[in-house]
Amino acid sequence: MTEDTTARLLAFFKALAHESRLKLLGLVAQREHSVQELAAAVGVTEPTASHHLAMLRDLGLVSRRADGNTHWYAFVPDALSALAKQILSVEGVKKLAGPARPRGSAEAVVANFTNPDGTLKDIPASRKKRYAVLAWLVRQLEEDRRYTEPEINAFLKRFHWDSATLRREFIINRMMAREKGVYWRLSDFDWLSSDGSAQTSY
Amino acid sequence: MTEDTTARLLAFFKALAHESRLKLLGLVAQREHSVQELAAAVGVTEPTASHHLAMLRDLGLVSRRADGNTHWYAFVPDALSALAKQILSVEGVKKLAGPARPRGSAEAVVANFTNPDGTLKDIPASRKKRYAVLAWLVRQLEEDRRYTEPEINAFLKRFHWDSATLRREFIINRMMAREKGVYWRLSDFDWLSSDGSAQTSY
DNA sequence: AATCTAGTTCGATAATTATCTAATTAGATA
DNA sequence: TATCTAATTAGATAATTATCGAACTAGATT
Repeated sequence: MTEDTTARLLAFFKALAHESRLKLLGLVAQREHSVQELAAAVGVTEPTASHHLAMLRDLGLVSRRADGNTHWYAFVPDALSALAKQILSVEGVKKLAGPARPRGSAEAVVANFTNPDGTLKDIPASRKKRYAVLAWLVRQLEEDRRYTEPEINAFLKRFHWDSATLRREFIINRMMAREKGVYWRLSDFDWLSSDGSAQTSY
Repeated sequence: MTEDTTARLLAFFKALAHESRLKLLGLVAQREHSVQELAAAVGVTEPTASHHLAMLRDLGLVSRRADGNTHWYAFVPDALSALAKQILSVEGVKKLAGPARPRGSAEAVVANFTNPDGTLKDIPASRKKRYAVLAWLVRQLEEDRRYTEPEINAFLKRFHWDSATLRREFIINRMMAREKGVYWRLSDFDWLSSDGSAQTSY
């Protein structure tokens, strides 16, 4: 339900983000119209109007009724008003950020150990929590790139003064590899399995 | 104000018709965020996030506050709620069809003489009203195309049984020209001046 | 049955929009 | 002053979306 909300809302906004479709909606809100009428009024060909109307219909914004081989389209207010109600509430808007973080997941741990500006409050003492924070950190490095040790340090200092510890932890946890002073990030597959909660990055 | 409404609404829907921007809005609705945070959270580069944020800011959906050279973005509910209120009312949606018809204009005349299905109730007796209806009709013909007399008749029969009268009126009013049984539409410029109300076609 | 009409679906092209890297600006810090 | 950092702007390319003509479907008309 939570994730579906954003996707559905996005579909609505995409449907409405086009001048022709807004006009079509306005026209059918006044009275029923045939495809020919609508195409002429909006200034597009019939196939194009048909295409837009199909889109609006998929979302339940308009209805269609056939009489002979003329199709009459009409406005259905319900879907739009549901949308209006969601964006009217701040709580509704907050949901747009994405799926709410499941309790106890790696992301919740990271949230607890980071300041609003994205820096680390502490390096977690518990192995599991430290692992989650390290995973979050290492994901901010590029995958197929080689880093010098000063580069890694500079990167880590943006999060915490003790870059040496963090750098060492990366190696211990097989999140990064080192050879002749050059570091690179290892693929998630190499280490994700050892932690319980698989998670997608975004 | 009337025409501006649709354009503004369209701009809002376009702004919201993108997954990254919806997420950005959701994030800033939770608390202030810097561009770096937002870019990381949404999974785009900083310039891209900046670009999206500028778009949202142009529409008054978010605000920006500088602290040092960090920019903090926050959600501004007003614009969204105004939008929600408009699409919540059917009257608000009707306006999307385009500029409201000014009273006494040619379009109001046409509305009075047409049935819901687009056919003509009558051919207006008064010269001015007849003129308005004819103009509406002739605009539904293609501009740079030649029609045979049967084609014109077929077209007119979709609106009224008396195609012969309508066809003759087109010629009288210099809306169409005829030569050797071939008809074609004349440019608006050739005849619009004789009527009072200039109007854009759409 | 053959034809006509309104609408839809398909496939290719055109137009728009998003995205990145590179360059630039402005504030903070050494 | 020189350098660093966060953000923005510019310019080029990639991805998405709109649009049309052509082909097709189904209902109505001859």
